[in-house]
Amino acid sequence: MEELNKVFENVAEYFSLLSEPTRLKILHCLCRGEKAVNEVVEALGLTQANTSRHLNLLYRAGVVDRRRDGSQVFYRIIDPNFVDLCRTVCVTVASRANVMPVGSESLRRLEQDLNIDR
Amino acid sequence: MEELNKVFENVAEYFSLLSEPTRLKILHCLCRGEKAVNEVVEALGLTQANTSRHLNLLYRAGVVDRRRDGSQVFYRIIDPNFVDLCRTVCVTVASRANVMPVGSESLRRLEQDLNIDR
DNA sequence: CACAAATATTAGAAGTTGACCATATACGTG
DNA sequence: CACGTATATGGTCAACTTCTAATATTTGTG
Repeated sequence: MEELNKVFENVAEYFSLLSEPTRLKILHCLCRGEKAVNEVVEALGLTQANTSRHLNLLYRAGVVDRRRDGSQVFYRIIDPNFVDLCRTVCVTVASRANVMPVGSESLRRLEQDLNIDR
Repeated sequence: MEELNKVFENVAEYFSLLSEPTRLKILHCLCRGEKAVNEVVEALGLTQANTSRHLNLLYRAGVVDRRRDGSQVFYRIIDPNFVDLCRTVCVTVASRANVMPVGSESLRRLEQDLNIDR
């Protein structure tokens, strides 16, 4: 029973990584390939401090990896389950009213980003 | 762009439902079938107020449904994606150190609860 | 209607989190 | 080493979340 509690804590911790719109935007921004921090900042209009914080959080959690090239740091998604998670939740969200309905442009593009076949 | 922002907010909102250990315990408790509030309370050792609040939250989010039978209210999972999400995250968690390693009893039982084949 | 059991709701305290601003660190160039 | 660019971090505040205790609501029974 004690063991299961720890499991739930870890699973909850993982889900909480994906429970922030800003982090989801950042991850979506990284879907097409690795990007430097400043590229993410410019693409999304976030502050540099915020972006760095979120990327660090995702890095420590093992969702993304990073490599330094000169003065820049490039991040990329390495969590093999991230795509599956997003696809599953997108289906859930899509099946509900108004937001990202099935067949909408936003859903289509998101699926494309996530390399969803068909 | 505005549309995508709303999408991320909704997806984040969905993930945040699963980012609480207590809610995960409750959902795990409901995996085997519907249960009344007091049954969940007794099974998990939670307070009645807390359990009711979490169940209401999950109900309003469409993760569980409920039916009244006399003075009791029975809840059951209806979100078809919940199992997939948990399985995916369990794989993620399982692939990391120490907690719920592949082949462990806790993972085995969790998979069984989630009707994972093989 | 009085009362008990089951569930829902409310208000307040404690803890957590994200954004912002300022600053620190790391790297490249001269 | 001085300076500019890129990135990371520390402090603070507001917003949000969870828990608990108390109370309200609903239902069943006499």
